[in-house]
Amino acid sequence: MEKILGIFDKFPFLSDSSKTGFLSNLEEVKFEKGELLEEEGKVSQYLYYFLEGAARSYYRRNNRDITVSFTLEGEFVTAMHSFISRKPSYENIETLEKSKAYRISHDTLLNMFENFPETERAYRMILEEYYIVLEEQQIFAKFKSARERYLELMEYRPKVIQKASVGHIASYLDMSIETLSRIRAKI
Amino acid sequence: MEKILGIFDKFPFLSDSSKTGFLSNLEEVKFEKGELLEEEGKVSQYLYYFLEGAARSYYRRNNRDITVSFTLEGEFVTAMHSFISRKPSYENIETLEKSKAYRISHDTLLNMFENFPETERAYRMILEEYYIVLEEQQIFAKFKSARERYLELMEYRPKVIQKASVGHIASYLDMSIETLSRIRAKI
DNA sequence: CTGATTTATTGATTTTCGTCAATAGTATTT
DNA sequence: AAATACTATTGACGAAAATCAATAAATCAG
Repeated sequence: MEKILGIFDKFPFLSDSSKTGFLSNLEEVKFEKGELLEEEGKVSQYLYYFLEGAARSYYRRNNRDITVSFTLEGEFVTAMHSFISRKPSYENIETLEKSKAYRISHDTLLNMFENFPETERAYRMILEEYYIVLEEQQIFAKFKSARERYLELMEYRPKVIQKASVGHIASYLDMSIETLSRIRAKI
Repeated sequence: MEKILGIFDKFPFLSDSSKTGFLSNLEEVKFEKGELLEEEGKVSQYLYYFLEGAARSYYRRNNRDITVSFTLEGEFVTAMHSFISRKPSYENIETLEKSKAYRISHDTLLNMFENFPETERAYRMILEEYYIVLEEQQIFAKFKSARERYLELMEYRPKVIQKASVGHIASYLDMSIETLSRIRAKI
């Protein structure tokens, strides 16, 4: 069974037939820097698995971009809210650099659930992880000062700091660009 | 099939045998006001469905209680982070009043998934709803002033305001008790 | 019912961080 | 390489809400 990609690492219970079935339904896609994978107003069609590159998810409010997450290699991403609810997304997902990913459409995923019930479990686990990340983020943000939030990001996801702009990081950490700039000045 | 309880309302795809199997694995439990259903430091064992009463989920930080959610009749609740990860919970769940609930243990739930694969889908949907609520909460919190957050709670979940104390509501809305008190003074 | 303890209100002060504004630095285009 | 347009830094100021502190009201225990 495929080894090159870590995509099944977290789903050891999947049978070979499920894996094969799953892989045959994946589509490999490449993106240049700044391309939109998912767009607000449209129902999110795909679940992505990043092989190379990076992306950010963001939405717009008061003419401003609010970054809600960054996706790096080896991670799944979609506009989960829309992907789940089948309602129009308020999120955009754009690549921060040239990227390569696998993707599977929502329809295909539902078919997979019918043909290979184990895959529903794998999806459930992706959802669980998504949930946990969101919950940790929420708690993490609640008690930390702007400075502490930045230091934690540096500690746990330094690659994000390398790949994203000050503006993206600031909105992700829920502070103004100026505040972030001042924090960086006196690390 | 049972009609009294709305527990299956959102899962119309469940077969009668799944429903019967599920119901036979539910345990009915009653609580007085202030009882702990789940406790920090312990792995969350149960998923609850509230028939009557209300509860709040909270964790402790800096000697303070931070309320993360309220559960009313007809809603599911657990310390989801722990229930998912099987790691010790940092959340507590306590009843706000005399309550009645169904509950199912994590082990039983996993067995159900084996015997009635459809139930895994129902669980997935509970998880999805949990996720969506959390995400909406996060965005909701980000752009609203203290006053607006309170007004929205009044609009969408007025029962919470009736049943919870000012302290609980304030921490849930991420503001000080004093601020909430002042907001209430001049509605 | 009464005293004690917890919960809520109101006022004064402080702090953190956002906004506005000017400047500097980096990229991108021609 | 010069011109233009983003992106980042730094300073001055102000606003929202936190903290500290003192009462007041409500709840609970005996």
